[in-house]
Amino acid sequence: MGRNAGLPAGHERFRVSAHHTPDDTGCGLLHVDMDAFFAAVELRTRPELADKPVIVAGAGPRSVVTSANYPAREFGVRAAMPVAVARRLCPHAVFIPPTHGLYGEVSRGVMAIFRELTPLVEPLSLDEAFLDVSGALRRLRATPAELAELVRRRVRDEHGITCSVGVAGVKFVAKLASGMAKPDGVVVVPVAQTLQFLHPLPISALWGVGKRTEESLRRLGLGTVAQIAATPPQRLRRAVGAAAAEHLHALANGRDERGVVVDAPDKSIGAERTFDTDQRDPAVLERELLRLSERVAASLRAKQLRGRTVSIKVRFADFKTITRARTLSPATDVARVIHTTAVALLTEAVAGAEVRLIGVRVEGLTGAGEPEQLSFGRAEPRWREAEVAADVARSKFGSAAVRPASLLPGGPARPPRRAPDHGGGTGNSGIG
DNA sequence: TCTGGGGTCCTATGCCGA
DNA sequence: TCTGTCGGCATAGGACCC
Repeated sequence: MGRNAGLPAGHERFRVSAHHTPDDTGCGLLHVDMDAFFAAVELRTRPELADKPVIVAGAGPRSVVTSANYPAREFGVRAAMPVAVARRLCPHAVFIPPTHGLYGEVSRGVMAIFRELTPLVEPLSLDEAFLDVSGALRRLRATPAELAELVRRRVRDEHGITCSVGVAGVKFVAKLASGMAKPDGVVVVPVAQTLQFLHPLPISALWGVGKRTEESLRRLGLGTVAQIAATPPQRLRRAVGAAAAEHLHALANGRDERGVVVDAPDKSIGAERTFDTDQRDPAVLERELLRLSERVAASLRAKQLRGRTVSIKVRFADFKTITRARTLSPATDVARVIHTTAVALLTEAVAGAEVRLIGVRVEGLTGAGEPEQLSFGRAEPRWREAEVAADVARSKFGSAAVRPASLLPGGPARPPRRAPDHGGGTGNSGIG
């Protein structure tokens, strides 16, 4: 059982209805979650499909479901399910390819509504956020439940999509509540009834309990949140490790000290790609690493960040996945440097194996404004200038305007392997 | 069923210097 | 000088989240 399983039996009293609102005194935390977000955004321009099963998913042979509306969910279709399975379950569904830029746009609009109510907004993803409204109640002359309804009304009226809201005294209870409020509802968990709300739930309702952890806990005979709450952390530790034991024991007892974090800094930026068919040709793998390195570097520069550690991820045909990392000095936001490092890691880690997925990630991020050590004789600044120029061209003429020559149709199959520290201009960046 | 892509966090292990 | 230990860092893997 997951965290969005609707309202369990016996929990009806927590739902807000026209006739009944639970006591929301002291419930300063709202968790707002868009209902079937990507599908709902697509349906704004295709309202005639609203009552039909609609599935947003990529078109590739290995794509999975990104979002499914509620009519599709009635057939058992779920996010992250392989498209082939979704088609079998619901052959008459309408499949729509994702329009990624659009979701970000709607998300920014929705988050702006939240920030009009309170500056304490913590987005968790494009489609959900925590709001700490405890300081805003007096100014807005409203109760938390009234603010929840206000948010829902504005999101519906201004963006044409519905959302669900959980209202509680602590974050993770608010999050559970919004899952139970779905679709298109509000659930309020009175502070004094937090434990009555939590304890009947299955352990999978707790944050951090996925399939593996659930199995480990069930082996200890633990199936409900009440049983976790009553188990000494030392005993939990044997099953799930020290940190998770403390965490789960606190949550099960309704304790969640985490506040709303407004500006959490990025820890890593990455990109990855699953091939339609497994690949073993080094030239193909290196070209894909170049494409991914370009994306990661552009993203770093857009956020004014640099990273010290470059890591690659490789998933083989048998789904075994490895990672390899190398720490650089100085930190970089240059695609050429990221790519050279990634290729070196790939060459060491993969010897002619069939590769299903390849990815690049940069970690250990610092602000680009922080002092940078420049080594003698390195040409990174020149590569960087070329890439920044390409950023500018892309922002003017579109993302297809500038690509390395090796990514152009008919370009060299294998990008030059020369290390970046011998200079030599920008001959490989097909600016134009 | 046959498994995407973007992340975060935790744990284990080995190395290195104090 | 040798040895043990401890903390911090780098690395690898895995679980989990949306």
